[in-house]
Amino acid sequence: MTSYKDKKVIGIGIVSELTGLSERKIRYYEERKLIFPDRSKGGTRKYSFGDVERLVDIANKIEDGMQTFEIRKEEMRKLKKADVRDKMLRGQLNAAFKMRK
Amino acid sequence: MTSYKDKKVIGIGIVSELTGLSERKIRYYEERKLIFPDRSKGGTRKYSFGDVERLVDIANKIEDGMQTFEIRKEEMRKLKKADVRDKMLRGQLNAAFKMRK
DNA sequence: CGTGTAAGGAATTCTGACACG
DNA sequence: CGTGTAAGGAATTCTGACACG
Repeated sequence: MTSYKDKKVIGIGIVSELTGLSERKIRYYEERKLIFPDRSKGGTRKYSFGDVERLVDIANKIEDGMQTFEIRKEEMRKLKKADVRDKMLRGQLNAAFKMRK
Repeated sequence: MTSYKDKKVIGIGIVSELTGLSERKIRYYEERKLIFPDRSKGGTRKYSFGDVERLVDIANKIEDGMQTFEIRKEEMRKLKKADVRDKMLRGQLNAAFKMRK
């Protein structure tokens, strides 16, 4: 369920290396609500491999001239779709479950 | 090929949290050649999720009274087996390749 | 708007050593 | 042998601000 891909364990320095993005950019995308790292007790940011992928994605869109708020909107649309998918799936499961009785 | 599991990107603090082992222990197992983290430019250790699993494994064996040099021997035996497996596999592939001609 | 940078401080990690056993 | 700890320093990261545009 929670695979390595989603464990928030990577520091910003390594994320910077992995993505090629400056730490400044990475922090800025967080400020713009595009990425949501965890924090250690001390306050240092921790990212997952999934975050690293998302960051590369974000960087590509910005390079294509998209603005952060547009990217955020797009992400929210995706989340909504995922929500809908989840709801539909749950609906189907419920239906199937009822039929079993 | 190189999946998330083998990317050395996790600091020792997080590894300590993930494994429940003290940093002292983690460093000591390295000293005893049981684990091989990468190093950042600055010299800080970086571990993979595979390393985290190995550390838990090592800790269990030590808890069972095994000594570090025994664990190391065991690991080397495994590596040798893997080597043999690799060699055999390569041998079979070679044989199959020859037959195709 | 998105990003670089210098600034000062705080959190993280490193090594070598002493301790116990 | 395996592990804890205090010590001092170095590497890493943090925030808020100024700059450019």
